Amino acid sequence: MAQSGQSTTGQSLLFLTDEQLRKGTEAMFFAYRGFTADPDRILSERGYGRAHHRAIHFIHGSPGTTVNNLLGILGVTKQSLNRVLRTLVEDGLVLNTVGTKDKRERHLYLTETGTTLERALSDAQRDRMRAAYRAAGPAAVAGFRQVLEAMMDEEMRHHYDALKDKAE
Amino acid sequence: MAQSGQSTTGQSLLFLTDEQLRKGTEAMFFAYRGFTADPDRILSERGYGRAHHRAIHFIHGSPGTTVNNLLGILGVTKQSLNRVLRTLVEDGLVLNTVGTKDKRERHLYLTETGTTLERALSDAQRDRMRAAYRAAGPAAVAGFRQVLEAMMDEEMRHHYDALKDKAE
DNA sequence: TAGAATACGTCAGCTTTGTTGACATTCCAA
DNA sequence: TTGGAATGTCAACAAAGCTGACGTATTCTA
Repeated sequence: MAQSGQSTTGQSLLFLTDEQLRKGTEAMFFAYRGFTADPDRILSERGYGRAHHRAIHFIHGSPGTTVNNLLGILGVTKQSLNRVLRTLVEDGLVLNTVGTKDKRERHLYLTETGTTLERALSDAQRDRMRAAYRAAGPAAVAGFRQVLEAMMDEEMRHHYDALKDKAE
Repeated sequence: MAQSGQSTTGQSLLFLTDEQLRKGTEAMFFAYRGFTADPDRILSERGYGRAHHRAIHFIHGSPGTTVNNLLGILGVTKQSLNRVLRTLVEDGLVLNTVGTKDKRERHLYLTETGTTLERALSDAQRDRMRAAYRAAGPAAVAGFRQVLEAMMDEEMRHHYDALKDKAE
C-alpha cells in the first residue's frame, strides 16, 4: 500500500512521490482505452468513428444546440466537425434546422434513428462505468469525479458545468 | 448535490441514475483533454505527437523492452509503432539494439536526449496531476485510482499491474 | 442605411496516426 | 535440415485532425 491516505486532516498530503503520479498517468491512459473500447466496436460496425460518437453524444445532451456551441465543447475546427456532421445528416441521424431567432444559426437535433444509435452507444459505455462504479463504491466515485474535475482546463470546466447544470 | 455518497455502508449503492453515469462519461472526456494538453504543447513545438509521447513514456519505464512488448502495452499495430520509433531513433532520442539472446528482437532505450525530453513531458503532465490531487485530497485520489482500475480491460490491467509491480 | 462582424458551409491541401499487405530475417521443432 | 512461427521493416491507404481562403446569408453598429 502507498502512503497517500494516512492523514485524515488533509493537511499533510504534500508527499506525492513521482511514483504515485506516474501510476496516476498510466491509470488514466489504460482506463481511457477501456472507456472508449465498447462504443468503438459498435461505431466501426457502421463505418463511424469516435468523432461521430462525440457529436451524437453532445447533440443528444443539448438538443437544438448550434454548430458554434458544439465547436466550443468539442474543441475542434469547424471543417473537421462539418465533415462528421455532414455524414450524420446524410445518413439521417441528425437534423439540421435554420435558427428561428437568428437565421444564421443551425440547430442540431437527433432523429429517431440517431437517438437509437445514441442509446446503443451510451448503454455500452455506461455498462462498463456502472460496473466500475459498483466495484469501487460510492466514496471512490465521489473522489473519482473530484479529481477529474480538478484536472480540466478552465474553459473545459465551463462547458462541463454548463452541461451539468442543465440536468439539475 | 447528488445522492451518491449517502450510505457509508457501501451496501445500498445500487441507484446509479443515467444522469450520474452521463456526468461521469463527460468528466472523463473533458479531463482527458486537460490531461494531455500540457505535454501536447511541448511535443508540437518539436514536431512530435501523442504517439511519440507514449513510446517515450513506456520505454523510459521499461528500459530494454522489445518492440513486441511495447505493442502489447500500446495496443496499436507494429507498423504504426514502427513509424514513430523510426523517427525517434533517427532524431537520436531512442537507441535500438539487436537482441543478445534472440537476434530477431530489438531492445529499446532512451538516450540522454530522450531522457531529457521524457522529463520535460512528465514534469508538465505531473504538475497538473499534482495540482488536481492536492485540490481533491488523498481520499479522493484513492477513489480516483480505484475507479480507473476497475474501468480497464482485463488485458490492459495486466500491463498496468506489470508496470506497477516493477516499481514496488 | 452602408459597412463590419458573425455563423455556417465548402474547397484544397497537409499532418498525424491508425490500418492491411508483402517481405526479410531469425529461431525452433519436427 | 527444412518449413513454419515470430520479429521487425517497407509501401500504400484511410480517418480525422489542422490551416488558409472564400462565398453566402444574416445581424449588428456607427
